[in-house]
Amino acid sequence: MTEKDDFSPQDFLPFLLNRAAEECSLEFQGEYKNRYGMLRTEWRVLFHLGIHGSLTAKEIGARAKIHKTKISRAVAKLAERRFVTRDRDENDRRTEHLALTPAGEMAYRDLRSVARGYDDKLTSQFSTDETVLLRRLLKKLSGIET
Amino acid sequence: MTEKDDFSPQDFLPFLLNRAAEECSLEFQGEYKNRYGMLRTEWRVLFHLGIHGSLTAKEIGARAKIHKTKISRAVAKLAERRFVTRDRDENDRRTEHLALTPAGEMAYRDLRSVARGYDDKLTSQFSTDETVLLRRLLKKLSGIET
DNA sequence: CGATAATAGTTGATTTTGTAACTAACAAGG
DNA sequence: CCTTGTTAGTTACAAAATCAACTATTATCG
Repeated sequence: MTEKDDFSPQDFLPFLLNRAAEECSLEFQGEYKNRYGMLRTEWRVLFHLGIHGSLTAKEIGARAKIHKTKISRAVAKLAERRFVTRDRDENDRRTEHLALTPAGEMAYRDLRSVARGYDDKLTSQFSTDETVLLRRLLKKLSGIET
Repeated sequence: MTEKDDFSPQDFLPFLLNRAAEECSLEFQGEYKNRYGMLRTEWRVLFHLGIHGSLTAKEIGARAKIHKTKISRAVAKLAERRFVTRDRDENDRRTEHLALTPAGEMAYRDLRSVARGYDDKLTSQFSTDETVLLRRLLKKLSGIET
């Protein structure tokens, strides 16, 4: 039995997170969709490779919390479009090291600058302190210490 | 050419939001899935009806930012399982007033108490001020003024 | 060594979603 | 009333996500 009754689903954190994520992602989705015909997962993979350089599919999945089948299919498409290269590891030939091609790098840089502008637009409605705190709390919620 | 380069892509808000939302939703998803075989949208519809009493499909969509086709299908399933009733409005027979049945009310109460516990667990890693601010910022991002 | 388990990644079948076209009911202007 | 337009909600079909089973490779341990 729960005593207090001041809990509203409007305040339920997973709900608020999903709604905000959906709202913020949908608008930006047009950028990579219209410019490069990419799906969200493909953009996310590109994004992570742009940030970290070479990564394996597993590492991307861990960082971004994306399921491996989604990554597998996204990587297949990105490789087909010559945005990423796949290099088998010589010591463990199950894993592949993914990296951006020059074309992938260009797409990444292009989209990153758009992302920066969009991020600025989103955070402009908050104070600097609020923005810093928001990012910190979101990182904590996703259980990743950057 | 971009001048300043102090934008860390790993701070990109849509990315942080998606990752946190995914992390926080997956664990809770088991509750409504295992207990009631519900999909996420069905659970959200149930919750909004639990809080606000009678609502139309359109109203739920506006509050939760869920597309009308998803709501239509969720309501169909909830009605089939006798969790909600659908009453045609006499003045405008296009719209239906949805409400919980006693069974729906029970499921709602049950899940709400679990949700509250999960929410407590999530927010326990923050101070009260941080939690309040987090919810406020997330609401603002999703474009809904409480 | 050799059997068994574990891991990286892929593929196929099923489920869920998204887009667009649709029905049915109402509204407004002529 | 009667055309045209709008709104609430549904449905058909295509796109994508999910889950489970699969291949290929490496690790473990008797």
